[in-house]
Amino acid sequence: MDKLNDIIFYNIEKAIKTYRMFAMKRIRDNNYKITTDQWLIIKSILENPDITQQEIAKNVFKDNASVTRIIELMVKSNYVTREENASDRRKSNLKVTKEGEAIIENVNDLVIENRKIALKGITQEELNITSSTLKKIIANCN
Amino acid sequence: MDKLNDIIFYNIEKAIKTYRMFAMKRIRDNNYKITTDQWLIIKSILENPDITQQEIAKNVFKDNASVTRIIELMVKSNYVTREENASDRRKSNLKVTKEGEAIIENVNDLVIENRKIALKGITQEELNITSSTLKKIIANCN
DNA sequence: TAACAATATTTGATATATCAAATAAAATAG
DNA sequence: CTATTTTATTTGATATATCAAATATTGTTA
Repeated sequence: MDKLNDIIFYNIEKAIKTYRMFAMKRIRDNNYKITTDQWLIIKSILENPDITQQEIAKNVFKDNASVTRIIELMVKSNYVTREENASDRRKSNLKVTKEGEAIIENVNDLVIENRKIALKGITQEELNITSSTLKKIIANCN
Repeated sequence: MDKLNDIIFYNIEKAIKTYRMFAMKRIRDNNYKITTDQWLIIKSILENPDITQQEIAKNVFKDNASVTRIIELMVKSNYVTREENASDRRKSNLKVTKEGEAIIENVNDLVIENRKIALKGITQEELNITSSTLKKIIANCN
C-alpha cells in the first residue's frame, strides 16, 4: 500500500478514476443520462461542427473504434445525428440535436462545479507544476 | 484543443493513458503475455499472500467484479491458482504459480525502465508537488 | 484510366469497467 | 439455536478499450 502510494503513476490513475467516479455520480444524481465522455464528444462537435470521428478520437484520446460505438449510442439517445458527407463519403457529418445541446447546457454548470470542488485547496502554482510534469510524462512516452 | 490542454483532468487522463500504452507496447514487444494490471495484481499477492480479492480491488483501484474476471483469466493463463480458504469459505486463497513468479521477475526490470524513461527530466521537487496535488484531488473527490 | 496505395470508418473478438442483483457463507441479535 | 444482517464473491447486462481485419472510398501513379 505505502509502496504503491509512492509510485506517481498509481496516484495519477487513482486521481483520474476518483474524479471520474465523483463527476459521474453527481451527474447521475441529477438524473442526467450522459457520461463524461459523451459530454466531451458533444462539446467537441459543437465547438467544431466539421470535425471527423478520427479528430474526435484524438481530442478525447480514444480509439477510433470506441468513438464509433460511443457515437452510435449517442445517436440512439438522440443527442447526435449522422448525415452523409457529400465531399467524402467515408465520413459522416455529425450534428448535435436540440436534445443534445440542452443536456450539454444543463450539465455544464455541474461540470464546472465538479472541477472547482476537485481542485479546492490547490494553488495555481501547484497546478502549473502538475500540468507541466504531466506534459513531460506524455512527451517522454511518445 | 488548446482549451482542453488547459484542463488539468484532461492532462491527467492523457498522461496515464499515454504511459499505459507505452508500457504495454514495450511489454508486448518483449513477448511477455501479461497486462500491467495483471502484473500489479500478482505483485499484490506476492507481497501479501493472505490478501483477499476485495483488498486487491482496493489496492489496484478496481471494481470487485473486474478483479474476479481478471483473476479468472490469470488462472487460465496459469499465473495464479485458487484454493478454498478453510476458515472462510467465501474467500479463496490465491497463490502465484512458478510461471507467475517467473514473468513478474522478467517484467520487473522492464517496468522499472519504463518508469525511468517516463519520468526523464522531471525533478524530485516537481514529482513531490505533483503527487501532493493528485492526493488533494483524490481527497476532495471523497 | 486501371491498378495500387492511402485513408476513414466499421466490425469482430476479447478484455475490462460498472452497477445491480444473486449467491453463499459468516456474524450477530433475539 | 434460529432468524436476520452483514460480508465476499460471482454473475448478468451493458458500455467501453484495444487490436486486427474488413469495407468503402479517395488519392496517386504508371
